[in-house]
Amino acid sequence: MSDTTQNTGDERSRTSGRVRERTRGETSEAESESTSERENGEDELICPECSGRLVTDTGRGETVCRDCGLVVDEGGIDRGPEWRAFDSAERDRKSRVGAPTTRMMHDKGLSTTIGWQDKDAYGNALSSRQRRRMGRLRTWDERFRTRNSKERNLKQALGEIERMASALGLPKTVKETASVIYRRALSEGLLPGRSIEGVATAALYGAARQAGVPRSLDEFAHIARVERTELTRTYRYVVRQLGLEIEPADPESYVPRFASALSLSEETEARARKLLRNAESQGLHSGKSPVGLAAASIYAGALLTNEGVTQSEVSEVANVSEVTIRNRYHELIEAEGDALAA
DNA sequence: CATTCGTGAAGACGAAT
DNA sequence: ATTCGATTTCACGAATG
Repeated sequence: MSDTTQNTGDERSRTSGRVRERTRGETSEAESESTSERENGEDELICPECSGRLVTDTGRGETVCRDCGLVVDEGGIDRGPEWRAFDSAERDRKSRVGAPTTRMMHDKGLSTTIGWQDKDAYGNALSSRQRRRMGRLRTWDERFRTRNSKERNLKQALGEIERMASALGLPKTVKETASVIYRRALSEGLLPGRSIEGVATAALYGAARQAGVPRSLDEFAHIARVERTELTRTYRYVVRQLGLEIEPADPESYVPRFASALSLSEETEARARKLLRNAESQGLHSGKSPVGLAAASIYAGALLTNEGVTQSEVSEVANVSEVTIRNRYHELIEAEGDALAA
């Protein structure tokens, strides 16, 4: 999959204050458990605190220790557009579709380009037959690129996806998945009767969840140009029609973000994860909001390590009510007690 | 005094009819 | 499209430290 965002030199270097150290000698344990990792092995770093493996989470732009949860480097992402004026930007957007990637071209350089000169790759003039042939190709190329309503539709949607992904700090892979989903929705004729923005938002929301870097509906509702209700309605519809298999969001994937936001210790974070795993093993997760569960685990974890965090603080960063935190938190503690008894 | 806890009414959502 | 069940939220007052 050719990726155009690389064209621009891919932002600027991200190696500000980062600990960069390859671990080549000790492949033994890295190999054994890295099956769950993403495609290529990428750079593996070592945690300065506990010597555990660091995982670079491009979703949140953090480099986090897998074992102790230490956030080594954060904020290394998203030099994307800051112009996310979504209120009155109807007209604006049109002219800035290609935004941060290659704004020179309306299609971000994704399509083929046929040169206007009647020369071949070596600069030699073309024969007349070739010239006529090229002329026909150009005509069709032009038609395909600009006269095709679906293509225009897609252009707008991809611009929208790009914009939101930047605002939410979502990685390229998610953007790509989102555009694949959108294309499928388009080709299956799901668009009529629905707004482009709505479907684009739904596609991105689904892609983020599929990739395991979920953003809550609240976060989407803030930056999206569609109402929350339309987003959920469209999302459900798209998921159903395309038969997408998306698992419920894993509460654990919210934990590092919340812990960082509250500047809690790695230990607290580790405890929170543990509580969640245990609760899950007892089937406590079913039907509950993952965000609420994550928030409660953070609160409970902080309590166990005597770090001062109030329910209202947690509820603030997690956008979950205190009541929900209370309820989940009791359940978590109870589940933990049962686990110890057994 | 701030925080936590428990409660009932009310809204929102998904599933089923 | 409506109804039903479960969950979450809001608002309040009480208890706790």
